[in-house]
Amino acid sequence: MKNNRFDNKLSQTGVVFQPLYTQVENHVKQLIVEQRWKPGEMLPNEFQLAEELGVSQGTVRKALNGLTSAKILSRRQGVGTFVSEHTNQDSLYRYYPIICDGKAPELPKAELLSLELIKVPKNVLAAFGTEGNMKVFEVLRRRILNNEFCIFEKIYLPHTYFKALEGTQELPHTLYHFYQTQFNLTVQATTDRIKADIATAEDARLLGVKKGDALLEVQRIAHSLDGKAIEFRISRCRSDNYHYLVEST
Amino acid sequence: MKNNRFDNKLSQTGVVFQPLYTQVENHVKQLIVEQRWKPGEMLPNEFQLAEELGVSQGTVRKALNGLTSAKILSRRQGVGTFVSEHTNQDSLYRYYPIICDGKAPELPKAELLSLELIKVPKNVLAAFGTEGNMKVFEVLRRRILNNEFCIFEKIYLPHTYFKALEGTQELPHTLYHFYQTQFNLTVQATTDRIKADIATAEDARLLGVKKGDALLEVQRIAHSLDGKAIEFRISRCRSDNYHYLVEST
DNA sequence: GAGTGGTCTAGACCACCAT
DNA sequence: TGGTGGTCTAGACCACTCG
Repeated sequence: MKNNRFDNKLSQTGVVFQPLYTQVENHVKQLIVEQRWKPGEMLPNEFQLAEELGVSQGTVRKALNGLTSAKILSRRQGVGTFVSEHTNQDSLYRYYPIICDGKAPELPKAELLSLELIKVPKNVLAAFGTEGNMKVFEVLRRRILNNEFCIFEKIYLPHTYFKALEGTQELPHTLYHFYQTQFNLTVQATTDRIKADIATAEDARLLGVKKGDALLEVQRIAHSLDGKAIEFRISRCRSDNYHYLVEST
Repeated sequence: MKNNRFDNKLSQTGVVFQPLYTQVENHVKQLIVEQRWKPGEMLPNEFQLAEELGVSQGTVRKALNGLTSAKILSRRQGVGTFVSEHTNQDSLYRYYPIICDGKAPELPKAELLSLELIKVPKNVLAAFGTEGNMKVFEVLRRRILNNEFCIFEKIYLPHTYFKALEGTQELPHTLYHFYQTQFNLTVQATTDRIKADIATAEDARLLGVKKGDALLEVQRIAHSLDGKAIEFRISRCRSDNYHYLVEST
């Protein structure tokens, strides 16, 4: 008995060959997107999933381990397999690369400056890679580390995915967990483009630096579990006592 | 028959438990460090390795796949398992994050400005995390993309690991491949600390920018296969048409 | 066709956690 | 003590590459 359950669907679409465990990975990922299990919830064990999907336990194991490497699931021996949440220590720091020089990583607090629904600016539209006249929420925030303002960020969220934001007056400090719990949008990949720039008068006013100082500008596009670009963000970061950390292995 | 070959060694050192495949991974990695197989060379197949190490083929497979994820090996179906080289397309770009805005990634050329053996500067010593009076080679280079100078870099290499550099007048453009083939030092991990800074008179002269322009400064520590810090490098990068790209998944 | 890695399965046993 | 994931093994078969 080979590729018994998933092959039919896929062969209809003209896909030449996908290993069973890849099909199981995609299937489980899709079930998570559809919220069969919410973040933090436990999946059935390997044998139950294997039976449900008509494959062997070893194949399920390989698929679940793949999703674990991708940080979509987390597994604990003796306990079970869980949908990852953007709350535990690991996840929280996964997308926070700005660090105070010589200190341990720390999560910044955020001060909300404004939140409004606007017609998408041209540079933001380009980031989302779409055309036309979408509406986006523009969120302006200042981030605080060490009791000083270190980052000024402009965040753009497509109205389509974030309708319920309308009228909101306050936001939590950690937005990615907020997206996940309130909008069923789990940030799964980011692309950061980092440049250096000179502080403008606005930067100087908001961050307490001098006009003409050097700042880091980080442009980030964040993608959700199902691959949609759900957030574009421009961060202007003080660089006097802070740096952006990249560890490659 | 369980953990038959490696457990003895390890239990003597007081290590409580390591899976067989982890032991095999470390063993194979060590053999690569010792140059039993050089970069680009093919390993014996799974069954031969399994027999040599006294474990099953499945365990060898899991170990080799682990080293493949770590990019220490590369496997090609129908061909064999090879020690990774810093020459193929993937490897070359693995540690080159500076990209011209709106263009496809491209490898820069390098112009050697100077190479001398010096007493280690204080800031460099700190990067290597050692104490005392080590000697290091200081290499100054300008990197070229799009027919313009875009990066000025200072590279520091401990004399201990790079003795044969003495008297050298020329260096290849791609240093990591050079380290690998000439010194048996494979770069396996890097830590980049990115800051913004203002161009000095020296920067302006070397990069053709104006004094006071914003530059990216990247401080990198590179580690070899066996974990030694083998290179410290400070890159000052034009940011007008270039950016540092980080993709996180 | 011969040889390699890749997939899939099945089963025994171990390590860890909760109760 | 029962249930979970983790390890290890063995074997059949598939997909790919190359001479």
